Amino acid sequence: MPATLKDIAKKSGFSVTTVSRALSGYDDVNPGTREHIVTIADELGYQPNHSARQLQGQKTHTIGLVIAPPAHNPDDDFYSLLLKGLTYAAAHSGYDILASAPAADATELDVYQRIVGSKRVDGMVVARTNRDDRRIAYLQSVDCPFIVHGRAAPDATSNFHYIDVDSQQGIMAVTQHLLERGHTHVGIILPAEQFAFSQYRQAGYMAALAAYNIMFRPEYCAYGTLTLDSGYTAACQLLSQQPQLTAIVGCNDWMALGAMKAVNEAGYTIGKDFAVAGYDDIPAAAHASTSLTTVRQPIYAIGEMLIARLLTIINDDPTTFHQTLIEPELVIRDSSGG
Amino acid sequence: MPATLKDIAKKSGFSVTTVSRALSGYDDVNPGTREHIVTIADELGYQPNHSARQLQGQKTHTIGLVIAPPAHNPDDDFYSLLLKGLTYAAAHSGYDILASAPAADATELDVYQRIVGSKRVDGMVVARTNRDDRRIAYLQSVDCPFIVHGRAAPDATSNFHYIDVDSQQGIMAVTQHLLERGHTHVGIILPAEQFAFSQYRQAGYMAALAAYNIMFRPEYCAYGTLTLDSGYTAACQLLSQQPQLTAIVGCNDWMALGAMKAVNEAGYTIGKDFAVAGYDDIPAAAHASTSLTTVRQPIYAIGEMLIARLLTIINDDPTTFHQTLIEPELVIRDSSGG
DNA sequence: AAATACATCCGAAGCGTTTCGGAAATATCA
DNA sequence: TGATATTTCCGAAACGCTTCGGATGTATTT
Repeated sequence: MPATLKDIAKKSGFSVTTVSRALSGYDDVNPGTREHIVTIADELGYQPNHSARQLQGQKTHTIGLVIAPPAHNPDDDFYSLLLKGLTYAAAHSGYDILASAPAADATELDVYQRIVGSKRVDGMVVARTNRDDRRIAYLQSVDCPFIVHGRAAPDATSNFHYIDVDSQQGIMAVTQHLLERGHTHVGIILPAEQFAFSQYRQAGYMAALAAYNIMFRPEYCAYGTLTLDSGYTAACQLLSQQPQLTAIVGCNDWMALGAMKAVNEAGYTIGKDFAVAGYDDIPAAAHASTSLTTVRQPIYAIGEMLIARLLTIINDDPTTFHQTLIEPELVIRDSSGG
Repeated sequence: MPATLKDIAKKSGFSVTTVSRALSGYDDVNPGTREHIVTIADELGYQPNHSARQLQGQKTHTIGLVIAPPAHNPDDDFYSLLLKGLTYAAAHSGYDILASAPAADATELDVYQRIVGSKRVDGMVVARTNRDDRRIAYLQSVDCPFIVHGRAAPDATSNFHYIDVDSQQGIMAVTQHLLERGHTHVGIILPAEQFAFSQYRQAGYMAALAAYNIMFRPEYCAYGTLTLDSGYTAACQLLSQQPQLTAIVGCNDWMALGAMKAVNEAGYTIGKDFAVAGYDDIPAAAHASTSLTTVRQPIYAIGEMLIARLLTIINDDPTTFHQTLIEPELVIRDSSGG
C-alpha cells in the first residue's frame, strides 16, 4: 500500500498539515523542514491520492472523450487518431484522457452523464456533432466545460465553443479541382444526414458546381456510412444508374477507397478515364493502389488545438464563444490525374 | 452542482446511510422506501461521486494505458488502434480507460508511477515490451495488476501474465512463403533491438532459412524504427549493398511500405521481379499501390482478450501466470506475387 | 519593557461515500 | 405473557487530503 501524508508525518515528526503544506509549496514552512519532508516523501515514493484530492474540489486534470459505438464503423480511423492525438496533446499540458464508450445497452448520452456526473473530468471534448445534439444540450445544462470538434448544421446556431475544419470549403476545393480537369458529371458520396457536417459537404459540392455553372442533380448524390464497403456499394449504384459520371468524390477517404474499387471493377482506369477523390487524408490514402487525391484534415494539430482551447475554457470561463474554422489543404495525387 | 446522498436524504426524510443502502441494493431496506428513494434519486439525476467511492477503497473500474512518446513514430497506428480497441472492450465490461503519455521531460515510468501511485486505476495494460522492462518491474514491486501485450525477449523469463502474437511463427511463415516462391536472397528489416519482440522476429526469419537449408547472412539484416521512412532508408541500403536480393520482409507494414517505395525506385516491379512482405496488416496494407502480403495481428480481438484477462487477474488474483500465444495469419496479396 | 510583527507550526473540519455495530419497532415463538 | 427473532433504520467512523483559523515562540519595533 502506498505512503500517505500520515506516514510522512509520523516519520518526520511533523503534522499532516505541515507535511501537506511543505509538499505543495506553501511559504509558511521552514526551508529546512521542507527539505526534510521532501526527502522522506521521496524515500517513501509518495504519490498523492487522486481521489482524496478531488474530494476537496480540486481539479481532476483529466478530460473526457466518449467514442461512438464500434458497430458504427469498425475501420474508421477517426476516433483512434483523435484519441491518440488528444492523449499526447493533453499530456503535454499535464492532463490525462478518460476514454469511454457506451456499453451494449447504453447510449452515448448515458456515458456522458456518468462521466461528468461522477465528477471525474474537468471538461469534455465532443466529436462528430449530430443535428440537435443531446450531448451538447446536456453539457450545457450541467455547466460542464466542453469543446466541440465540429459545429452545428448550417441551419442551426452553434452556441458553443468549437473548432472545426471548413469542410464546405474543403469539398468545394476538391470538387473544383475535378471540374478544372474537365469533368462535368461529378458524383458525390455523402455521409448520413444525421451528422451535422453532412450538409456542409453537400453545400461545398453545390458551390463548386455553381461556380462552374453546372446544374446540381440530386441523383448524383449517394449516401454511405463512412466505411469502405458503404462507399463501394454507393459507387456501384451511382455507376450503374448514372453511367455518364466520370468522377466521384467521397466525403471521407474510406468511402473514396471503396468507390475506387467499384470504379476499377466497372472497367475504368482511375486517374485516366475516371477520377476519384476523398476527404481526410488518412495514412492509407497516400499508399492506395492509385494514390488518392484528398483533403487533409490536420487531426493531430486539431487535437492540440482542442486541448489548448478547452483548457482556457476551463480556467478562464469565457463569456464569448471561441469558434475557429480551419482551412483544409487540398492534396492532389494520382487518383484525379496527378 | 450535482446531487449528493445528503440531498436525497433530506428530500426523502431518510438518513444518508439508508439512502446509500437503498441505492446499492442492500436487502435491509423496505421495498417501499427503496422505491421512494430511487424515484427521488432519478428526479435529482443523482450520480455517485467517483472520488468519494474510491476513497472507501472501492474499485475504480478504470484501467490505465500509457502510450509511448509521440516523437517515437508519428504514423504508427499501433497505439491508436490498441487504445480504441481497449476502450470498446473495456466499455463492454463496464470499465473505462485512462490514457496518458509522458510529458516533455518525463519518462514512461514516471507516468506509471503517477497513475498507479495515485490509485486511479484497478490495473494497467502494458504494450511494446522492452528488454529488462522497468515498467513491469515497477508494477510487480507495487503489486498492481497488469497484463502485457508482448512478452520478454527469448533469453529472459516472462514472469508475468501476457498475451502475445507468435511473431516468430508469423515471420517464419511469411519468410517461408517467399522462399517457396523461389526467392533465395531474402533481406529483412528488423525493429530496434531494444524491443523484446525484435529477437523473435529475427528468430522466425532464421528458422525459415534453416528449414530451406539457406545460410543466414547478417548482412541481409537492416534495422528500422518502425516508420515508413526508416523502412525506405533501410531498404535503400540493403538494395545498394546486397544487389543479389530479390525479396525483403519488413517487420511491420509501415517499414514494408517504405521498402516498396525503395524497391520501386530501384527499378523493380513489385510482385514480379521482386517481392516485399510486411507484418501487422494495417488498413493501409490492403490498399497499397501493390497490395501488401503481410501477417495479420487481430488487434481488436487482442484488445478484447487483454481486457478479459486483466479483469480476471484483478478479481481472482491467480497465482499461476496466464500466458497466451496467438497464431497470426498469413495474408497473401500481390506484393509477393499474389 | 511592552507592544507589535513575523515565522513556523498544527488541530479540526470537511469533501461524499461506505460500512460496522447497534437501536427501535414489529412479528413470532414458547 | 415474556423471551426471542426479524425487519427496518441510523449514528459515527473512516478513507486521504486541503485549508481555515488560530497558537506558539522568536524577532523587531517603539
